[in-house]
Amino acid sequence: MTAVVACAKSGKKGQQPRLRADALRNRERLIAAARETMVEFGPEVPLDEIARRAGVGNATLYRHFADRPELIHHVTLSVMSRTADRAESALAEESDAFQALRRFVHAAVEERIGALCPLLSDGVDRDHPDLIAARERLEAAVEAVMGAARDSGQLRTDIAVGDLMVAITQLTRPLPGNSCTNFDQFVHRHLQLFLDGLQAPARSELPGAAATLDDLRRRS
Amino acid sequence: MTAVVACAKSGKKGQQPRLRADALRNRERLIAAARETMVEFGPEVPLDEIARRAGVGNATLYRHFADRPELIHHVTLSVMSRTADRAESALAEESDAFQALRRFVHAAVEERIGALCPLLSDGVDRDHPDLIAARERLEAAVEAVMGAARDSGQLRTDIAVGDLMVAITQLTRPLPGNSCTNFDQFVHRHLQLFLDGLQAPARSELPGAAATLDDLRRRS
Amino acid sequence: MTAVVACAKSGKKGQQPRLRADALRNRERLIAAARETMVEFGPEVPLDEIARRAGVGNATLYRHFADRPELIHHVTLSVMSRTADRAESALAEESDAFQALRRFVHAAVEERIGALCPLLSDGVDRDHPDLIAARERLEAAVEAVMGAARDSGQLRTDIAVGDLMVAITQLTRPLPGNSCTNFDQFVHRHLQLFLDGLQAPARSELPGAAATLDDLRRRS
Amino acid sequence: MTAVVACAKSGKKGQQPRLRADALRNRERLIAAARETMVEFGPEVPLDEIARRAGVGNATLYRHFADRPELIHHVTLSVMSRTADRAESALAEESDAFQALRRFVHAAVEERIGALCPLLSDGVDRDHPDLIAARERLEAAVEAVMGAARDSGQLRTDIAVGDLMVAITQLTRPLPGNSCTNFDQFVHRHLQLFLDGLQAPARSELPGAAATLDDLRRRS
DNA sequence: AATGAATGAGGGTTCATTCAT
DNA sequence: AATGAATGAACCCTCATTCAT
Repeated sequence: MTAVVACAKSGKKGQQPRLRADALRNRERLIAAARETMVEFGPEVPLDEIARRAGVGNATLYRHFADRPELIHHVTLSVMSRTADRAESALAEESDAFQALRRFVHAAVEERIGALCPLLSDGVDRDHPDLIAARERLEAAVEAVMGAARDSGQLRTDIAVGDLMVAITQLTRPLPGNSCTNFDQFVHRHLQLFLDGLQAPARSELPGAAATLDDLRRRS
Repeated sequence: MTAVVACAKSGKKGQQPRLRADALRNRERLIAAARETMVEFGPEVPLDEIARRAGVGNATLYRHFADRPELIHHVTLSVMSRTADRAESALAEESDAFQALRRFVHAAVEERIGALCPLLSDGVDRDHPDLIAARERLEAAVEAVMGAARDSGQLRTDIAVGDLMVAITQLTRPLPGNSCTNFDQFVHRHLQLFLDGLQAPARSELPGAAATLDDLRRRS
Repeated sequence: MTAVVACAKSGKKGQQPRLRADALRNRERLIAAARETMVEFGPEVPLDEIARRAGVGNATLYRHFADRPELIHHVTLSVMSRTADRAESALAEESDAFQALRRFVHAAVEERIGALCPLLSDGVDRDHPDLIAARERLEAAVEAVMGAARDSGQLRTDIAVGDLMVAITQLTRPLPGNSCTNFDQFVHRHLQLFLDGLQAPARSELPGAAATLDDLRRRS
Repeated sequence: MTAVVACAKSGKKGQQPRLRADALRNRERLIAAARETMVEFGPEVPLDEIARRAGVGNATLYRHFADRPELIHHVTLSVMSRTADRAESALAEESDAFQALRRFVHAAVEERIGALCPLLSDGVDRDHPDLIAARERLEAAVEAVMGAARDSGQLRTDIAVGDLMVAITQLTRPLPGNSCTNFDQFVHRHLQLFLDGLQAPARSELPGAAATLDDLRRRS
């Protein structure tokens, strides 16, 4: 009763060392499971638990990602990409420029961008080409949102993308442990307060200098 | 036989088991080392490393604190107490009420209040009498600062102590790993932006409800 | 160690998680090594030593048995099962009923039934279904031997299975430490003396009440 | 190095350092506490617990006994001495010789002679002069009881003191763990059965050879 | 390619023993 | 002499990673 299933894929031409369909599915499941479990249990969650959530054996995880940093690398790419999507759609779909910024900031919570912070700071290779590309795309998307708000005169002019991203990353970071049931309620309050601080006119003079995402790579 | 039991010391209030001088010194070294290493490496830092930093053997740590939660408990008390000190001196020494608030918020960074966040959420006993007392003292001190600013018409009226404390805790949380050399530079920018958002008049309506520190115990 | 999928295997009764051949071999080696080392060094023998004896890494032991109680549980099952075997073959192969009892008692030494005593009394779950089943099988097998001897008029009538099992367990318990080279020589003498005390007619009146194995679970 | 038994009476002249009265009291408290806690929790009980029970600091224990084996040595002497007392009074106070043996055997339970077994087998120096003396006294006392029973024709002739002592030691050994609430009830049943096996005429031929206490030292 | 199993290194904790008061 | 405190070694157990099926 062992019907031949996947082998019948003749006709597929792979100009690259293409992943088999099931392997690709596993890979994406693993990244999704890693994002969720790291948000839920912290970045130190056992890799076996991630594999279990993804419904694959632990060795399969290692076939796809050599070690934890590499897995984190790909989770980071995933989160950055989805966050850039949010920025783009916020800009496209909101008529008011500052309202687009508000929408983006609150939407970033759902993408668990707060999980990025633990992820970025470990032993990750911050100069990896894919990461640079993802960072540039994210920066461009967020800069577009901020630029529109700035151009409309509603956003103070002494801040840059890095300032915004670090702040919302910090404000949305999950608490260690897992007890944060109603925590999101606070998060949105704090984001709102922070957004109020971003509005023009500036109510105080900021210390330090405006930061881009690229600055974060080197500085923090 | 000159056996005079130590607790029979007269005059002094001896409700404590009377630590020997060197033991007390070790105890305080351990708490300080724990605060610093947890800020630097996260709350999962090996206890052996904390003991090493404190310059004592690992078992000495266990003599003073039965396990990690108990150590965290005492670090939390220490941070809360020192932070309350900061609030009190800010209020006492600044003539302008909102300026006192600004000073307190920026000073809290030095007390590593960001370390409180990981500490509060773990398996700590949030109802411990000492913790309740520390919380009440901290809340009173911060409320005094905020109340003065509110009374002077400079602080928006829709926020409470819990909102402030959680936000600055999150904004000042250290990055995992240890690479955060220039990170403080950003922290003070973000706190400044957040403070600008706190100023009256309120620029937007906040979601959720104002929170006290006691709410945090139950909610988050 | 609960496989979810493997049960779908057809034909064979697959209530077990389907261990791989080498894993099953390791598991049995571990139980054997545990029985021997616990007999030799007592029930507190380091688990690392057991793993070493079994020729596997320490973590392999933990893969199979979550902790010491679980390992002890399985050692107990093993000893009980093998002891029941002894009772059954003694009854089947000896023509004289009391001689069957003698043979069983002396044979139990070789099965290290003395190891059962330390094992039964610790933090083991005495109500585990497997243990109940093993206890019932052992009780039935020993009761068959005793019943035959009783029916033949050679065994005193005021004792039950629990009395016999506890006594031989105690008499055959290994000495702590490891010096018991010639100890078995004494053991067989004492068992013989005890068996003489079991013969009918009873030479004295016994205190207390006859005990089944189930009584031991609750009483001792 | 050891102070001889505490009964350093006047005849012995002070070749020993002459313990102060309170030190002597501590020493005896420690031995008593050790006997009790080892019976209750097994011979591996933490020395700190013994010191706590004795109401002294842990270092005081070490002042009196260099290490665990030395403490065990003295506990053993104590138990042997008290057991010899029991043999002597049984012989003196019972008119029937075999009844004196029964009384001694059941009385030995109260002296926790079963705790001797773990104690004897560890790293104890079995050739220590004090231990030899205690052994000889115990052997003489028990041999007197057995001899009387033998002479009266009620005790089988193929057993010696070692056989009896080992058997009752084993039969009365406490179970590891501490759950043995009603265990004594069984102990007396088994001792009674064993005593029945000791009665003349012998009902079977014993394997091995009769053992003295001195044999145990070398053989087991 | 996928997986269950194996493993060594490392952290948490206890405890026998030594040290300083 | 007595004691509270300190300590390192050893044990239990987990987990990232590798191996064999």
